[in-house]
Formats: sequence, structure tokens, C-alpha cells
Amino acid sequence: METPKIFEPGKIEEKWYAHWMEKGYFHSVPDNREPYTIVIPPPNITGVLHMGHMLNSTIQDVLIRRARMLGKNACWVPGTDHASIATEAKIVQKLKAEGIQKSDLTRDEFLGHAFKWKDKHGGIILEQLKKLGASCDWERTHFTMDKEYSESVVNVFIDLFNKGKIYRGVRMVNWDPEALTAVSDEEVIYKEVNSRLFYVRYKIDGLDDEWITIATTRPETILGDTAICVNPLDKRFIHLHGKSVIVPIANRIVPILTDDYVDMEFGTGCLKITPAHDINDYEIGRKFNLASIDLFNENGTLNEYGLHYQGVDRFEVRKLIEKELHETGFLSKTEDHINKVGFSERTKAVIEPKLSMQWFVDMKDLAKPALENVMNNSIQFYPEKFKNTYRHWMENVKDWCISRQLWWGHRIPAWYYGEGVNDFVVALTAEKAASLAQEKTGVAYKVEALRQDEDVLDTWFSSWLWPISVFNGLTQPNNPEINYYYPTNDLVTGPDIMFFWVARMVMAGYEYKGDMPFKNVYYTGIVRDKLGRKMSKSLGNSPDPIALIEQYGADGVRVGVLISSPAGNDLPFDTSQCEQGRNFTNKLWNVYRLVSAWEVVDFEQPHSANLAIDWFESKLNKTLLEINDAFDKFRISDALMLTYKLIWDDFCSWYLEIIKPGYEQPIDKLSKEVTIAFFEKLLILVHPFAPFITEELWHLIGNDKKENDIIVASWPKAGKIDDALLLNFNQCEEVVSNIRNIRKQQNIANKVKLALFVKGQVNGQLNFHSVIIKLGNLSTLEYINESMKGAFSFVLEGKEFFIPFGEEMDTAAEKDKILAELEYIKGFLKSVQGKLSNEKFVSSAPSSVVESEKKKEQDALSTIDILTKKIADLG
RNA sequence: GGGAGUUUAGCUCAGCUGGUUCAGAGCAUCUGCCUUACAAGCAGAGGGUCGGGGGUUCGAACCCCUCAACUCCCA
Repeated sequence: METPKIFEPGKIEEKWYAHWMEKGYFHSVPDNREPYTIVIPPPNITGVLHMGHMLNSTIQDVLIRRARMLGKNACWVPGTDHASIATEAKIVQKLKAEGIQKSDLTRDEFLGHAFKWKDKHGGIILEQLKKLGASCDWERTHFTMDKEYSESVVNVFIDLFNKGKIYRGVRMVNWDPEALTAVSDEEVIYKEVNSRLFYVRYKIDGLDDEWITIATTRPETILGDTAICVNPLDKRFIHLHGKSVIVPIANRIVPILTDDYVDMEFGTGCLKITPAHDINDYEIGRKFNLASIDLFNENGTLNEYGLHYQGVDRFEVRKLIEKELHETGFLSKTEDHINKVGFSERTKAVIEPKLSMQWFVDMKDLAKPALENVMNNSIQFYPEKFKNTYRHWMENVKDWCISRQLWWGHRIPAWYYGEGVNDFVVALTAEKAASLAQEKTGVAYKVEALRQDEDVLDTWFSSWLWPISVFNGLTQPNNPEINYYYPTNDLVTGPDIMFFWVARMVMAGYEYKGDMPFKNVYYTGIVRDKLGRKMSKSLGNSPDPIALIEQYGADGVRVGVLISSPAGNDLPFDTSQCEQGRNFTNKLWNVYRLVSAWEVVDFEQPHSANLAIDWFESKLNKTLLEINDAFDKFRISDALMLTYKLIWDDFCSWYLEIIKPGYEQPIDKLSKEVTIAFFEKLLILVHPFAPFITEELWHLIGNDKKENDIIVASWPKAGKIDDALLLNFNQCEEVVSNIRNIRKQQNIANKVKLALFVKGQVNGQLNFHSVIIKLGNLSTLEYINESMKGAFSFVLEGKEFFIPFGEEMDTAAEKDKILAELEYIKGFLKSVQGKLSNEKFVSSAPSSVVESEKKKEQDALSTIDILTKKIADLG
């Protein structure tokens, strides 16, 4: 059967993935090899593969596959994250569509629905990763709510509580009125929005017709005002110090305070204080011991303090109250104003600062080793610039609000036995809690009398244990696996979760293992569309990765995604890159087509082939060192590009063109064998990037019998590099290019054989004489002592090359060309001589630099000489 | 408001300690070729005051100052 001209990836991907799985190549168990471990950033259980995962996972797979080939015990641990808010929202939505309200369900009923859903639809994304070729150890797939994992999470909570690092208290938190839960500072996204500034008049109490005007963006919170504040230095208000005002609508009397927090320049210089609904007001409230009036219900509507607005949504109230203030004469004016508003990362709802009882982690001590070990490069960031961002966050780290008013997640192991603020204990089970409660109070409590905290923990409170818990390092400390695989090697993730996840894993690592969780962190960029927008589901600008794989092949997409994605830089993605990737796989395919079609006959190897083999061996070795170096520096795109060019340019365009026998000619045995050996090495180098086609070709070129697969082949070791040879070949390439150029300019068909004469070759032949004859399609290559008239010519390295004219020839054009060249060289000479005649340059520059300038001068002079003669010869 | 980063060819990016690795790569473009591995290809070519201005230096894409634009992080 004839080999198709075009590689068809769809036919082989599934076959090889199944084969790899069957052979258990992805599975790792501890042995005496060096471990190489990556834990996947666990995608949300509800997630589907998007371009970000694609980039991220491809990089991880490249690293894992190369490590495997380097003989390391490669282990890539996959899994999913329960993603409490996102998943709960999804389940609630799904139930709603079925006519079920969450509020109608008990906690257990709800969780029953959730788990049922998870079992059915969860983990689609892991199946999608398989299509990409991800060589994860699927036997190690973890889920952050697995039994043992959950135990770790809860135990860590208990431990930190017992160490005094977790506390419970009333604090100002970020409230998401849509998800009805508190969220952490990191989950709030601030955005500039066009809003309005309302100027509202408050009457001074006890004075006749004296008013003070405040400016606010949130008039609906007026009902919760408990003070007015001015800057003590503000002369405009000195006469009002110590007075009180009457809050409009609420008709409450509140004091006028002075504090230098107030910016005299902003608005009217007079600030209303609503301690329950603004973090800064809250601080002032604490300072002056103000009452705080919480106006809002959990869903963002007003409560009984909202008076006649009770039950109305906060944004609706803003409109209504504007109207009321206007009608009653309290509103003096409004202005357009741009301010920053916090939005929930998950639900996009406007965050409401709200006082509430929550659980917090005290971060100060945890942050110390985490900061130190990144700053001293024990943990290395790629690119390094992210160290700055990391340091800034760590140095200003705030306590972490970890309780969420949700059901989907790890329930907080706190048990309440009374109504007092401190009437609780923290324990793994109700039984233990009962005995602890008894210890604490001296009273015996029945298990049934205890109420467990209703809240669950922030998702990241489980994710931060990921590198430890996937090896059961907390439930079974010092088990052989954790001791072998931890610390892991590389973490590949986006900079957007540096604080959510990376920083906290580092903290947990030092707290619970006394060691870093990973050695290197590679931050990928954000995948953007052509217009520079972040690819997202809501914008609908993200291509479906699976459709891309079907169109271009997994290998093509992998190459396309990596071909221009330096660490930390955004990846502007365009499908044309996948096209390039696909073309590359097709190129590989055609190497096979060519080589496999060669018929072997036992005859002496042509000289040109012999030369080409020596040259390519050096070239391959040299490039291999460069590729390894690029990998060591996590310059993955560079490593790919080096591989790409080695194959496309050096191997295909030069090496194979030299080796290739003429049409229907056989090849000598040795050349074919060596060529296949080269091809095998090249396939190994491409394998991490394009696993499927390389496995297919590996078998097609004869490894089928040997019972081995490329996935476990050894990464080549670089052998000898002959630099002189490489240099000589460069000259050969230039000669050939010049010949081709003359052909092109003179419209000489490729089939027409040309004669080439060289002047200035003193001893023997040109390097690569036979190669030049073959690639230049020459009838003859001869050496002469005198310049030749009536010939095209070019100059390289002081040697003159001549190609005699055919019948007709455009001398004028040839002369113009030489004149232009002459002009350029003369300009060049002038600049070189300018340098050399500069006293200061000659005396201060290093002698090597001066020498090289002198050589340039000599070369230029002799070239000018040659060109001038040529022009004379042309007449 | 505070901090970090970026600005080099049409696009995406390399460019190390200031000097022959110095103005590069890939893609795109243009021009020839359906040359028996590949037109998803081959061969050639043209593209840049290295964001603007100033300075240091014998010498600056690289160091310093300044202005501008963009991106990200934090409040």
C-alpha cells in the first residue's frame, strides 16, 4: 500500500494512547531512579478544557516526557478540585432548572445531588487531557474531596487551630450577595466603573439652617451612618467641631468627628461614616467606638434598618433614595465619577463589605519561610520577575478568611455546645468534640447536643495541601511515596493564581513538611485572542481545544501552542500556529516517506554523503546541547524552535538533499542506515512536543520488532562536535546559495547544469567540493588562477567564483549589481577606517576588537579591488 | 494612589558582561518553481533611526536621566 502524502493524525492518536496506557508507561512507583514529579494544577471538577489548560498541560507533558526519556522516574499526578463556589453555583443552577430550590433541601439532600452530578459529569476535563496526549499517572488521580484528602484538610484545620493560627471572629469581610457567602480578599476583583458622586446636605443639630454637605457614591448607606468626619486641619469646618448632625431620612443624630484620614481635596472634604459597609469607615468606627448599623440582608436587599426600603435591592434603593433626597431638598447635586468597585471573582456580583463572624488564618508566621525561600531562590520562579509580585504580597499578607457559607466543600470541624461566642471546640468527630467540650467546661455533653459549624472551608484551604496530600503525606506521614516524590520538581501554572495557590502551597509545604513543595515554578502566560482579549467562555472567543485537535491533530496543536509562548508572556493565540504545527508533523511524515522508499544496493558511499554525515553529526550534537540548555532554563519555545529548525532546515533542506539519490536510484547501505539512525534521534528530540507522530514513525522505521517504544527511548547524549567542520559547511552553504541566487536572477532553470570556476583556492579542493557540485547542480567545479571574463561572479572569503555566461546575458544589469555592492562596501570601509583613525578607539578598545576592525579593513579593501576589476572586465 | 514590567521587521518574540553571534529568528509578504519525500512543499528576495528626546563612553538596542504609550499586581 502506498504511503499517503499527507499525515493523518486522527488514525493513530487513539491507538498509541491506548498502547501507552496498556504498557503502564505513565504509572510510576518509587524505585531507585531519581524521581521527577509534577502535580497538575487541579482543574475544577466542573471544568471543560480551555486554551489555558491546553498550554499549561502541554508544557507539563513536554517536561514529563523529556524527564522520562532522561531516565528519571517521571510522575505526573492528575486530579480535580472541588471548587466550592463554582460547583455549588452550578449545582444550584441545575437544580433550579429542575424546579428544585436549594432552600427546600437539607444539607445532605443537596450534597447527594451534588455527588451524583459529580460522578456523572465530573472529570470530563481529564478525559479531554488524554486526547491531548497528557501522560499523567491516571492511577494516581485525586480529587480534593476524596475521603483521605478531606481528612487531611480537616486535620490541618484542627492543627492550625490548636497552634493558635486559626481563629474565629467578627470582621469586615467581602460578602458575595449572590453566592451568599464571604470570600477572601483574593477573590475580589476591582474594576473602574462609571458611577456618580452624590452631594447630600445634613442639617447641623441645634443650629438654625446650618448645613454640612457630604459627597458619597453610595447614598443608600446613609441610613447606616453613625458619624460625619472632617479633617481636623480643615479650616472650613473648625466651627463645627464637637457639633452633631441629623441624618436625612433616618433622622438620627450623629456626631461630627475629626480625623486626618479624611482627604480635604476629595468631594466636599466631609465624609459620612458607615462602619458596617465600608472597610475604611469600619476602621474609623473602631477608633471612635461608633455603633455600626448593618443595613443589608445577605442577598443585598435592605433589612429593617432600611426603613421603608426594607426588602428592596441595594441598587434599586440607590435610585429611590436619590429621588427621595432630591424631593426633600437634601440632595444638592450629583456628579459623574469614576471609582473602583469590587466584584466577586466567581459570580461577578458587586461585593458588599459586611461585618460577620468568620474563620480566619493568621498568616504572619506562615509567610516567613515562604517568603524567604523564594527570595533566596531555593524555590526558583520562571520568569524571575514574579518574585517581586510575590514578595509584595507576602510582606503585606493579610489574614485569610477561610469560611464560606456554602455546603459543597469541607465542613468546618467546629462543634458548638452553647450560645456564647467561645462555646465551641474543634475536633475531627462529634465524639471527640463531646469529650473536648467536657474537658473545657466540666460539663458532660451528648453528641446529639453538639451542633457542627454550618460553613465549609475555602477551596484553596484544600488546594494548598495538594503536593502533600496526593501522596497522603498528612494522613500517613513519612510513607515511602511522600518521602520519594516530595518535594516535587516543577509546577506549571498561571500567574493569576500565584496568591490563591502557589504562595499558600509554599506555606503549607514548610509548615507540614518542613520543606518546599516544588523546586521550580514556571508561570505560563495568559492565552489571548488576536485582539488581545483574554480567552474566556463569556466572550466566546476561545476555540474549542478538542475541535482544534480534530482539525490539526494533537501534535499539531501542541506544537502550535508552544511555538511562541515564552514563560510569563501572554500567548496571543491564532489557529495559524496550529497550522504551522500541523505542517511540521507533515514534514516529519514525509521524511519517513522519502527514507522508507530508498532501495538499498551495496555500493560505495558517495563522497558527498560521507561529508554530509560527518557534518550533520556535529550539527546534531551541537544543537542538542543548545536544546538541553534551553530546557534547563525553561525556555520551552526556544527548545522547540531549535528542534524545529534542526529538522526542517538542517536535516531536510541540507542533509537529506545531499544524501538523496537521484530519481529511481538506489542508495548505499551505510548512508541509509546512518540516515535512519539520525532520524531516530531526531524523533526522540521531537517526541516531548509531538508524542503521537513520533511514536508512529518510530515503529514504522523498524522499531516494531525491537519491542520498544519511543516514549521510553533514551534522550540522546551529545557526542563530538567538530567546530571547524561546521564552519566549513557554512561556507559551502553560502556558495550553494550564491549559485542558486544567480540562477534565480538570471532565470536559469534548476535543471540546467552550470559550470563553476574558483579562483584563489591555493591548496587542493574547496571544502565540501562534492556537496557543492550536487546541490548547485554543477556540470563541473574547477580551480583557476586568473579571473574569468564573461561570467557571473561572486566573492566569498577572498575567493572569487565564476559562472560563465550562457548565450544571452544582461551585462548592464550585472554591472549595476556590482556597482551597488561596491558602493556598500565603500561605505562600510569608511566607517571602519573612521574607527581605526580615531586615536582614542585604538588606545582604549581591547586589542582583539582593534584587530578585528583591521581585518575588516583588509577584507573590504580586497573585495573593492576584486569588484573594481570585475566592472572593468564587463566593459 | 503605590509597585512591577513591557516598548526591536507587518505579527509574535530572541538579543548574556556595552565591542564579529549585533541588528536576529519563526510566521506573514513578494518573486520564481507542480524539480518524483512533502504546494501543508522547494528556492530566492524585500522589510527595522531598536518608542521619542537628552546624557555617559573611543564605542549604546544594552548603562544613566527624562517624556510617552501599553500591560499586570496591590490598595
